[in-house]
Amino acid sequence: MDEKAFLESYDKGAFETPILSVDAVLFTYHEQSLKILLVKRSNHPDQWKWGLPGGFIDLQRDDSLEDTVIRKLEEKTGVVPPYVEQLVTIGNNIRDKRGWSVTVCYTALLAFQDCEANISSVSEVRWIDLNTLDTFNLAFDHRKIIEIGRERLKQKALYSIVPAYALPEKFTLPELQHIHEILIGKKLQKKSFRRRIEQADLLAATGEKRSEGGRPANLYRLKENTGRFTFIRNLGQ
Amino acid sequence: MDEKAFLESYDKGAFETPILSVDAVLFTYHEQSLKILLVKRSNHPDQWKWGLPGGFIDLQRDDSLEDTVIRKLEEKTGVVPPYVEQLVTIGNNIRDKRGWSVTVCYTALLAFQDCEANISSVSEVRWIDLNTLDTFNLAFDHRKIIEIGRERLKQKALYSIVPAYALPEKFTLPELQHIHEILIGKKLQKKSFRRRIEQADLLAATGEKRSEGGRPANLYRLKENTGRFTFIRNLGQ
DNA sequence: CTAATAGTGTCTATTAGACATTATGTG
DNA sequence: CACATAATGTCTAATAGACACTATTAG
Repeated sequence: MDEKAFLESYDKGAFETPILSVDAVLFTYHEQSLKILLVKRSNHPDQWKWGLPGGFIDLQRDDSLEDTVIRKLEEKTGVVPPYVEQLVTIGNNIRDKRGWSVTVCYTALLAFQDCEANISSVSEVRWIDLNTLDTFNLAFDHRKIIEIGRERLKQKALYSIVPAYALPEKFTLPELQHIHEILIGKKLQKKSFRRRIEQADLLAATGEKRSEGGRPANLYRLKENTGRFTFIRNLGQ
Repeated sequence: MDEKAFLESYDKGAFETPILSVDAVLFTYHEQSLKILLVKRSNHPDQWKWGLPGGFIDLQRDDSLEDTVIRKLEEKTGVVPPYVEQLVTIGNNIRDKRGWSVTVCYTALLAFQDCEANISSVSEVRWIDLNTLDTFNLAFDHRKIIEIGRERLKQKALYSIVPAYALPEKFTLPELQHIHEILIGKKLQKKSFRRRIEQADLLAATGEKRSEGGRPANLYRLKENTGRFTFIRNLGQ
């Protein structure tokens, strides 16, 4: 049989295959703390529990897994997050009561302000402070996935300024340092933090300032490709 | 409807879902160069092309994705590699002629000697020198996946000694440095390379030596958890 | 002025790079 | 012994840590 005949006779339904979904851990920074987006599940299984935004691939509409995760996040937030990265894929026969199940998980970052209106209008979609996550009943293995996402973002904070994508377009260095400190779990040296960012030329000053009760801080914007830059030495260790 | 009724009536076949497979980029080091394991495909699509070892999840036998990848690698090599790590998941509607397809990819490392007998007895499974990979006609997007795996292993070489898992149980520091040099693509300072390994206490001397025409080199063995250790500063940059 | 926060100067500590030197095996 | 490769000593360079100091706003 040649390939053409093979493809014509191929029946995708003939083999038993796991349930396959795509989920995202969407982080933001607001009021001095890290938050993630959770959705109250309206369907079985784990109905009424909180879970990660995500769902099934739409074979007609999605050309790739990235299309799926972006479509799902846009459905919940109204916008496309500026940073999306694949996190991990978890697949086993115990995570979902329906049977063998695989989830391709992404981390994403978004400024709180960029979707504030959309989120607050819908009761089943909420930003949850990571400090209060213990009190929530989470669906499936989503608590574990959130933990993996947080650990990944912590690593990024050590050798990049990727966490800046959780801030609005214009932000101050004290803000950026603070989100890094939350992720890393310890105070950082202001001088060290700034020195490496300046030397790597990752930010552009907007010329504007913002006042918080003391000397006003300069506002910066990310330069192109900042998300791909990595320092060769970690901070805070 | 309660969850029990939902689960009883749930029909996994009711939704169209992508083809889902698991693949591995298995690296080794032999005769001064990096090699990966490739398998000649005996079935459509891309019949007779070389591809990564892998295949479908067996819902009855495999409890998790890791079970699948280990089962597939053991089928081809006769052994379970000492290092297996998830690499990336690629899913889109163009990579496989059969339609929407997702592959969960792993990198793995194995000593050449640990499966020499098994491999050489089977003509459709071969170690391919990465320098000669250009001359092979590879199935699907496997060339791209190999490139991602190699890039990941290069990064590991910069801040860990994970590449040591591609060497036999007992190995010399010049050997280990050389595999790092191949991965990173440049010569490293012997002193720098050794200093950090010694300070992190990652290796145990066996007390044995191996001669290569000059002063014999000490043989070492990996200590526990060496695969998880990361230096806070990269080498070779 | 004071309080508060932003931002800089500068010294020290750590660790990688460079490269010379010494060590230990073989024939 | 000469040769080859392994292993170490030591100085320099780069960069993070510590922390004091200066700057700029509000009131």
